[in-house]
Amino acid sequence: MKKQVKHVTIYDIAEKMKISPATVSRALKDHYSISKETTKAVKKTARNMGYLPNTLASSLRSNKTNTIGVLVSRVNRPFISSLISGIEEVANLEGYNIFISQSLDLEEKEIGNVKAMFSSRVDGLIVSLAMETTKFDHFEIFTDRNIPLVFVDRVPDEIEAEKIVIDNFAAAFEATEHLIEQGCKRIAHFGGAQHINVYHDRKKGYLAALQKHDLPVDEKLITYSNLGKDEGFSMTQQLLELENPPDAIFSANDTAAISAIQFAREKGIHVPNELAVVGFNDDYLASIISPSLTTVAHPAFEMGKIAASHLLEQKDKSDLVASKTTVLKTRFVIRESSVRDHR
Amino acid sequence: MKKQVKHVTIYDIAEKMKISPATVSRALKDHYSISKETTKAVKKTARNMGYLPNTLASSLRSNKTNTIGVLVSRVNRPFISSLISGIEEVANLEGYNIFISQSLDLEEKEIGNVKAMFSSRVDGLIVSLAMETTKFDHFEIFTDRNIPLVFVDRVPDEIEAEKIVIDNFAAAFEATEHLIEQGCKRIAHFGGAQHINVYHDRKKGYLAALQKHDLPVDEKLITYSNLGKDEGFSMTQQLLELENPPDAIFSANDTAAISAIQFAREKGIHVPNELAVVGFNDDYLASIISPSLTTVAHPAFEMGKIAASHLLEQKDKSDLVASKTTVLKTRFVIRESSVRDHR
DNA sequence: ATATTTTACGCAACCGGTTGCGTAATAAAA
DNA sequence: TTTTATTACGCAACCGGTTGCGTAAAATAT
Repeated sequence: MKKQVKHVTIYDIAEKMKISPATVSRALKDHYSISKETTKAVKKTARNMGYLPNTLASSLRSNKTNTIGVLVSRVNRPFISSLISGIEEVANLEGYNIFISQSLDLEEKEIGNVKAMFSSRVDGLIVSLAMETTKFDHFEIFTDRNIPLVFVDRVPDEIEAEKIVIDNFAAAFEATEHLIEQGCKRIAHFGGAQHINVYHDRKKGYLAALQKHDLPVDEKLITYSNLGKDEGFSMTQQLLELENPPDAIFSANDTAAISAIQFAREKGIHVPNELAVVGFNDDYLASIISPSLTTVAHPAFEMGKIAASHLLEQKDKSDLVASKTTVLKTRFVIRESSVRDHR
Repeated sequence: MKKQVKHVTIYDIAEKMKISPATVSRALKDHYSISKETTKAVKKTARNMGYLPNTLASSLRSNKTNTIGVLVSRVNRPFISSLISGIEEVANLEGYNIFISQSLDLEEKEIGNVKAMFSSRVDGLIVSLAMETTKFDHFEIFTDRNIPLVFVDRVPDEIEAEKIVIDNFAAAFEATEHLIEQGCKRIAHFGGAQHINVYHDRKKGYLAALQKHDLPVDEKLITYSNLGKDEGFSMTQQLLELENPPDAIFSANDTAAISAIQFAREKGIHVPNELAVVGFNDDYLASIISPSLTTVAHPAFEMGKIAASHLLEQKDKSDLVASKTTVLKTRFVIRESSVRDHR
């Protein structure tokens, strides 16, 4: 039978040393009013007894958990996992842990998760909105109490809070213009849910580029979906079956763009000469696939780092309502999928 | 100036309703000893007042956090993020949240994280070991107290605890044998850190297959690294510069295998005819790259689900020391990178 | 009508740290 | 030597729920 070890508390230490728990608590925190000898002795005893602090008790009293909540759609997406990695790096450096939940792009789950985060008394929350989300009052729990709240990438216009985004309009404009410069005349667009800022802006950028170059907008060339792998296939198929099919696709993400390339490859349609493709995100895949994918490099990792550091800064100037929007630079990466042979 | 909302507690509810906090607490939990009318009234008042429970207080008293700790090397790796996704799915279904930290493959960080997890009083811990880890006594915090502990994938032999793994030996054996059947005579191996069970077993399987088919083992064809993208390139280069280069590579992960394919492509070396390649994991990339990568499909998501559900099961039969090892099936996926033309 | 059981709730201790305030002991100043 | 300042620590309340135990009131049994 295994020995059952009990939790060691500061009371146990205090009893053994014949001092008060208050002194133990202060000594462990290097409080100035405790002599160096006592402090040293306490720490030594604590170590010997295998003491480990109970974060719950500490957090309950001090109302501080040293935890940052992170609320994303799903963790196993390249963009999200890089984002999280960036958050974790900064958080950890500052002595914070992160608490993750997934909304699975469902508004209801997002609402529940926000409440759970609050109940766990996270010191701040970083959110990338669920696809489904159209209302935002569930975030008032945080804003009403001035608990730091930072939105990243998929951000709401409706809330006054700190936001970290990229210039989706400009990036989409550049991407589309690039296709036009390659000689493409009928450029399709794979769009995401239009109530989400990122997808809305990308479509706007796409439209603006067409307009600038006097290309007609054909609504039949614009499709909407949640841009998954399967959707990429079916949208491509649907477009190529049109009596007047597109000669290029600007996809609002890489996943769907890559499906398009794969579909074309299977059908023997040449990319980029018959169908040029540009994606968005620069997932690791983009450089691997053949032909490699022209795309917009999205600084996911950096975005995470900035979100975390801005969030931690907010805690200092707590009375000020932070509602700054930080726009990060994207990088347009031209690869094989969009550069046509000049025949 | 924004209104500063205070936290509503059960005391606030009790005061407003002129009842005791104990009754409020019980009513909110549907305790049998509280009348239905009171329960209903309390819940209604709680809702109106915007009450949200303080998990810290509850957890402190009840010694239960409804949180599962997850300790991995890094979240932004395909295998890991799928694993986490699986864990999250089961955990969430059972009303648990997950608390994630990264060891970044450093033993020291892993030790710190284990302590932090304990201090946070997670109800259980799921661990995939850091590359660096060679000692394991930091896990005694959990085992000594019979707190559920489950290791996944990279597991220690030295600890008696529940483990979820795949049969790395068999999978590697099958992969290597497949290469032999394709007519490969000089098969190289990209190995990981050999004190980690998964990499050790994969190498063993590789060696066993060679031996079965009376192929000589050439130590020069076996390289060790942490199997990153860059390492994949340099190892491939190094191997191909040998006076007697290999005609195949069995890599212990996909990342390095894909680098090998890319390197070969750049150098004009035909895959698979001049160099056959087999990877391990079946990352999403594997099916995308051209030539597509033959690999071992690793059930990461399912592994996460099983780890979480086994962990939650442990909590019931708490006196029993669970030390079962569950071996999941892998699936050998044959694609283009290993199937030679029969010339 | 009296005794017994059931129902519905309150009291107060508890979980394990944290912290404002008070004070004895020692040191420095007058 | 007396007064004041400093040092080092203890007391006890507190954070916000949870829970064992006790009990008045209502319901049921005798």
